[in-house]
Amino acid sequence: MDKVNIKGLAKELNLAISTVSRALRDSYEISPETKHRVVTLAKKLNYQPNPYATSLRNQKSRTIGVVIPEIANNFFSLAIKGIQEVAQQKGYHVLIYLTHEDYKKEVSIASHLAYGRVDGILVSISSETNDIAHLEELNNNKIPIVFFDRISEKINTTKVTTDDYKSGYSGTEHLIQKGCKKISFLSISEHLSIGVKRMQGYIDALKDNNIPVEERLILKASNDNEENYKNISKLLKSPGRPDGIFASVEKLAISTYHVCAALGLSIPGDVKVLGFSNLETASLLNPSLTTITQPAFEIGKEAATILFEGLSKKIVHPGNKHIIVHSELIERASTR
Amino acid sequence: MDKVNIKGLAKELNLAISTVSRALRDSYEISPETKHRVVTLAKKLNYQPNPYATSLRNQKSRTIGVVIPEIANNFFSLAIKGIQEVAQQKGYHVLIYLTHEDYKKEVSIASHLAYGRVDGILVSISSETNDIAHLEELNNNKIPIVFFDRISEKINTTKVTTDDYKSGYSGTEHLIQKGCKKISFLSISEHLSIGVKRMQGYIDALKDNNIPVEERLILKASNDNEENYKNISKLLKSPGRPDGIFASVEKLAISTYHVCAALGLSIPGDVKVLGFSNLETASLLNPSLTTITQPAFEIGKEAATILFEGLSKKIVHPGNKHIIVHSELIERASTR
DNA sequence: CTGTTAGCGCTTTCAG
DNA sequence: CTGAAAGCGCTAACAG
Repeated sequence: MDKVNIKGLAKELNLAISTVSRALRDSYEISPETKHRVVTLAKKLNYQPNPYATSLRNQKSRTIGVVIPEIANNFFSLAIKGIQEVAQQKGYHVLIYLTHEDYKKEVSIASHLAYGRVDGILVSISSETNDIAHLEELNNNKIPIVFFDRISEKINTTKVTTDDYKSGYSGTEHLIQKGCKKISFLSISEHLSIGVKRMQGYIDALKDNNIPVEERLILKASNDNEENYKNISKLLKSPGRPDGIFASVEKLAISTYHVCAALGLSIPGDVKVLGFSNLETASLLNPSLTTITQPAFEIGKEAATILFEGLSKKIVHPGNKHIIVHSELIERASTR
Repeated sequence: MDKVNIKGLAKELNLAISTVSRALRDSYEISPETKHRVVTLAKKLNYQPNPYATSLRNQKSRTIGVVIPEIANNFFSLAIKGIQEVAQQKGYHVLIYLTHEDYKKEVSIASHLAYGRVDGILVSISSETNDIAHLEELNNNKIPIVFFDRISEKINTTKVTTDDYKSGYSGTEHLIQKGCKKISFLSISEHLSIGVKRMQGYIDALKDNNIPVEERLILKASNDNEENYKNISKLLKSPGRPDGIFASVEKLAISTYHVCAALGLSIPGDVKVLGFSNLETASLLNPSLTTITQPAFEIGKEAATILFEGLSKKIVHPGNKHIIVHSELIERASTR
């Protein structure tokens, strides 16, 4: 079966190419009968317009790019699921790019994307990323960006995140209410607003409850899981061992869980642990682990929706609103 | 900053468009100096060829499509990571499509993909899929397909899977060696060779060890998680309760884990559980759960590599080899 | 209502 | 070594 194009249809029907084209896009200037003839044959021959010819001609590709640090991760795979759902519904295609938390890779991907391959971009920046010139270039090249989760404060576009500050605050308060006196905070990159805000919530909650903020209880996590494991381990073996741990990110909650198991510390008996996490993952962990679940799927959907709205209105810059999708603190009491 | 195209470069340099084009592709018929002039300016102006013009002209898009049932799943997200890695290295772009295990969606996606949007496809079929005419159509349209993990036996292309039969066999033997007398098998769709083969391994292992195969111990899982949970629960509450469970898929291993917890059954004390699973997930589960870890990342890489090899050799049908990436049985003895 | 034509940006004959 | 011109498949302005 050879690929059929608009020219083939035209010849078969003894019509001009343009007539066929118009009939297919249901133009008002084509007679009903011609339309019908065209559509019928098109269907019969299973005609599909060549996507690249269309993209070239229209200067738009009905394709978006999604740039994320990693994918083997519940948060991002759920977010993609959300994005994909909206995209499919709107007839858009989704290109995936992974930065592996590598700033250089992020720059290279961004620059490839800057020249017409995609109509818009959804990005969650890498933890290494500080300078965001490469993303600003996209903005200048008039390709709309929406940030989600891992946002940068420095750029003027729409952002979709969870209520990071608030959940940092309420998570800490939760631990305080449970009787914790020495609460440790496992933080991530200070470039990431997600990290900064959650930590600010933690600090403010401590202050508001007249608990001193101790430097030694704030652990800066690295990209290296092994190292994190060691540091958490050291912390939990130290004399003034914390009685509560707030993991600002799922990966760190999991490490904490493993360290506790290895050290024979019971959760929540010896240490209360609270972590940002995904519900599915959390259900696999020690059920006594309280989690702040991030609505990854909703964040993905929301970000995609905003991007598509902008695209359909041909608005170049989707604006600089900051949409907040609420997370939920879930305490699983049962020890089943 | 306006987008610069080849025409702009040509004008700026007082050269013909074709000369610039050739210089950029490093053609032997262009003088070194001209080449240098062109390349320098191109770099300076950050010139990138329009991807759609190139695709249209060359009738290839340097893009592949990945069609999978779901993404919020360790196996598939790891596979994508592998695919993405190879693609990035070969300069290919990756479009993602999710079928949500829905046959109709799979058909619709396949037919969209049949007309030049992608140079090749990697697919893991949905559990509903039985008739594969839609995939054969792709094959007829000369777009190469490589199946991975969820393959169909009916179609004549390259397939990449784990050693399903062997691991079904050795997993069952493992349970037998641990002293299990009544081993239950939690199966999935019989359309999926992954399900059929694993089960065949289970059956043969029982037979070879003179253990009768009991119908009631073979549970056919559905797409509905709740239902699976209930059925596993019923099985474990039944009089002739199995002393070993072999979950043919991660999802079912997780459900089993939860059911055991709910019923107060200890693993591996009361029931020995063995499941196909991903290492990361397994490490979150009860550490006494023995797993057969599927090399998702490697499968993704392997499948992509084969596809790209075919593409670079302009071979339409990548062949019909069946590549097997070996899984590993991992028993975590420690109860840390 | 339908046809002719130009052109999206690029590659590639074919001619010098 | 370089240039002119055709054409990938499609849309849209312009003409009838």
